[in-house]
Amino acid sequence: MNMYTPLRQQIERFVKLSDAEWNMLLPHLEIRKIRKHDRFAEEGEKAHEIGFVLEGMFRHFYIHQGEERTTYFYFENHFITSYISCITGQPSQLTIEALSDATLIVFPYRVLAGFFEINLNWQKFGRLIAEYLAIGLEERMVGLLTLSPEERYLELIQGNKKKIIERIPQHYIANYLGITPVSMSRIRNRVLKK
Amino acid sequence: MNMYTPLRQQIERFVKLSDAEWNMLLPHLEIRKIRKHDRFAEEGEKAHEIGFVLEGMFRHFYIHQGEERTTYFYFENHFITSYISCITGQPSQLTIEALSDATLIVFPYRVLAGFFEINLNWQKFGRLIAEYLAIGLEERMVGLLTLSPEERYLELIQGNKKKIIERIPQHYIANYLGITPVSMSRIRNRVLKK
DNA sequence: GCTTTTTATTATCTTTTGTTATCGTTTTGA
DNA sequence: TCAAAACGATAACAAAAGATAATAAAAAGC
Repeated sequence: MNMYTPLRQQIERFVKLSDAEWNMLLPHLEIRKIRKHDRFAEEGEKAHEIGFVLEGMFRHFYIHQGEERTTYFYFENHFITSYISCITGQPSQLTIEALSDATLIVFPYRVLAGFFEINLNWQKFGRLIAEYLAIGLEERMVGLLTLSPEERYLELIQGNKKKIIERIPQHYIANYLGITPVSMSRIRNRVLKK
Repeated sequence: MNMYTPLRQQIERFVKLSDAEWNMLLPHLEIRKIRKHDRFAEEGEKAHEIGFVLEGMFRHFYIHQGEERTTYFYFENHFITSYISCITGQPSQLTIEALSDATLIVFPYRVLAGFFEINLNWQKFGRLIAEYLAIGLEERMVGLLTLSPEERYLELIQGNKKKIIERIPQHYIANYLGITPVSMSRIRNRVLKK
């Protein structure tokens, strides 16, 4: 049991790794401390690193007409990266910012990409991660298309996303639900009275 | 050049296949004709097939409070399947319906899944397909979260999704944009006057 | 500990959207 | 070919959301 154990455990929720396979990655890992408000990825810059959150939390946001629109949150034991920038090589559209002081395990995407090409098991990990992402995005999209803002709020407070409600400032959550902070406050008020 | 060539070409936009690799798949392919309004996948049933559209078009929809909500369209040279049902093994949440008479190449998902486990190149194909999906879903989600319905409509008619506007009934497009058909009609009217 | 900044609520006003219904037009299928 | 169904535009009204501003409470930073 060391600093890196949570990362291995998380990877092994997707594929079992032999010690040899794990040792391929180990030398490339780095522990990085990040202060609140610091950024892990920046809009306009190519992302080339993957982070794994040991402590702390993050949000990611897009900039639309000069305004930040927060669309996702990350907590302990999750990966953070501008995934699309990594896989396409294009500049990132999104910025990832620490919402608290945080500790990450960091490694370069190109190391992982290298493993993909030579090892079936790592390639499979790449597939399963992408599938995991796609499933999450699909669910999210369907919610946005088929539920009203109030229904989305109710789903959030009743569902398995408790961490978000408990730990994230409300105006960011409003963004996440696709509404304004004022509107969210009204919805809370409405829901309370029922 | 035969019936199956478009499928091979499409796969090879993701990974180059040796003839040997292509021949792994070939014996499992089937040509299937589908009539307008027929279904390729059905809500509540486990999906186990992947289709590739040779001719025709499809929509997929979810059922929310008894109403169909169309969220995506498929045209020639695209894959259709309840992807999430295939990879999770859970019953499909969505239904795929032909919007015109159509011709498909069909093969079982389990065949592909078998290839994943024994061939690095096919495994890579699986990863790249999932990544492709994730990128599309992410773009879509960001549009829903950051653009107004009118902006989404403008993006649709100006962007590279011309096929949708040209070939799909308007009330389905309204669903796709996350608004009601009536609201979409108003937006069209507003946009026209500018 | 105290000031500044951030955050959430509330009120007002305007705009947009949803709902329902009506009415031509087009498409479909028997 | 002809009746039925599907489709799109529009109107009227209600409900909800956006924009803005004022205020209060909480958190952050020095």
